[in-house]
Amino acid sequence: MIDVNILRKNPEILFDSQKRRFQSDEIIKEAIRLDSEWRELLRKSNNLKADKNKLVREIGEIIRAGGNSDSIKSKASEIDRNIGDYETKLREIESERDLILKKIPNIVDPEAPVAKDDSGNLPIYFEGRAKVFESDVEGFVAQSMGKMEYEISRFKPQSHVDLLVKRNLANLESAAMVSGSRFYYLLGSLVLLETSLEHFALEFMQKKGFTLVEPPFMLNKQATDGATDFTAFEDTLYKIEGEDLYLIATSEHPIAAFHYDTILEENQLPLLYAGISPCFRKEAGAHGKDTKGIFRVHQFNKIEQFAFVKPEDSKSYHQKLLENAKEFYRALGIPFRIVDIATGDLGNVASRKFDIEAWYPAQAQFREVVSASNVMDYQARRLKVRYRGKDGNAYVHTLNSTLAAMTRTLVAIIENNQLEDGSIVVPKVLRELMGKEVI
RNA sequence: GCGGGGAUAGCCGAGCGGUAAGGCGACGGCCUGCUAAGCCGUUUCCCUAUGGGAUCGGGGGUUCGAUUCCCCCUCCCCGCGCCA
Repeated sequence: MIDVNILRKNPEILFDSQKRRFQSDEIIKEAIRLDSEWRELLRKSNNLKADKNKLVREIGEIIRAGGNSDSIKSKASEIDRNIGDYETKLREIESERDLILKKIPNIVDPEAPVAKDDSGNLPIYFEGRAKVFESDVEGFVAQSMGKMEYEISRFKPQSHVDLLVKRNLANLESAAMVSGSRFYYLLGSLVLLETSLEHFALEFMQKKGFTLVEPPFMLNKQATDGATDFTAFEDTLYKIEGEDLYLIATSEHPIAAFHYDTILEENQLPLLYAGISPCFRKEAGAHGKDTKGIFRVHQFNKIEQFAFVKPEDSKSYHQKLLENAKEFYRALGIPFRIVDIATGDLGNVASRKFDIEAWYPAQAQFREVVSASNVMDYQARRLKVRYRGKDGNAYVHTLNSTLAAMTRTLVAIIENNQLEDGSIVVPKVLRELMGKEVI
């Protein structure tokens, strides 16, 4: 949620932000209208309450002195009825205002590239040595802007789907039968590769000073709505029938809600967490996209970075989270590029976002594996997470970043490390945990 | 799931129909060679703000007035039951 004081005192900031997002400013105008109506009603209602409180105190004194207070009592009752009318109207306008206030997108960072959609996302960094099949070279050079090393693959890389099914490391047909499309059974050594990857990732984060956390995998509506915009997110969430519970789409949400309605001490900050959890997503509206394999699925495990920091530190922690993710993919030996996400593609919550996109040789494409967002105070205001600063209480800033989403990272390892015979080389850093060098 | 006991400010904790004691911590100030002690103030949210309103787990009710009485819900503690 944005700061309502900006709406009152500097609405031009919001109009400007909406323009840079290529979004309508109707929502800002509507919010201003509802807010001023609300304040007018509140003023009237508070004045009546002041009158009534005065009378009630008088009644107390009369009764203590042993006098008769009947006439003044009826006067108080009459004011009470009046207050009731105003309160009803006030609550109506208030909920209308709050609903729209929560829908106003976060203010975009002035440094984010301005464009109306993802075609304006800006590749800004390249690392690693990619394996590219000869017919894909042209596309690779374009996507890497000629700034990335590569070597020609001597064979046509197989897609992870073919590879996994042939090697019996996954069964997608059975999963489709018992659960539906976009589910999977992982089998054999691939399971060990996943758990090794998780273990490595958790150890990595702990060494970086992050507190490891396994959060609840379900949240109630209130917490979900605090962590994200519920009305916008509802379609992606699985609801538990007959309960006020939703399966989480990412551990970002339960971790964000961890300090719900809390005033932290300044010396507690920064609070750094690394979450591990399964993520459940309906992927509605993704029909036809990545339908094969385990790249886009309804359920996957993910290690997530999350930070609560002082406002002045959020920019530098945004870089730190991104740096951690870079170091992680470097350690795994996966070639990648970093993309600065355009204003029109940010989503409502982020003020600035960087994605890490790994190179997938079989798809001959860079695809998202990490998304690192600076949310500023947008989430903290919804969740009422504050800290006691020198000049009074202030909202903290929150940041989140993937470290590794298992399915996508596994696919990246499989596609990049495959040999001509379909075996998969285990990344060096996982060999000791795995107990083998090749699957 | 059943029975009993609870939830009060950042934390602890009194009040149990007349409008939130006290303590601790934190912050600011005074005092002081320094530190400590002591003293004063601040310490939740909202409002067009030397003022006013709201707030005692949440929601409803009774009353001129509810932290206090009644109803519903949530969570925590103790016992019993069930259980991977």
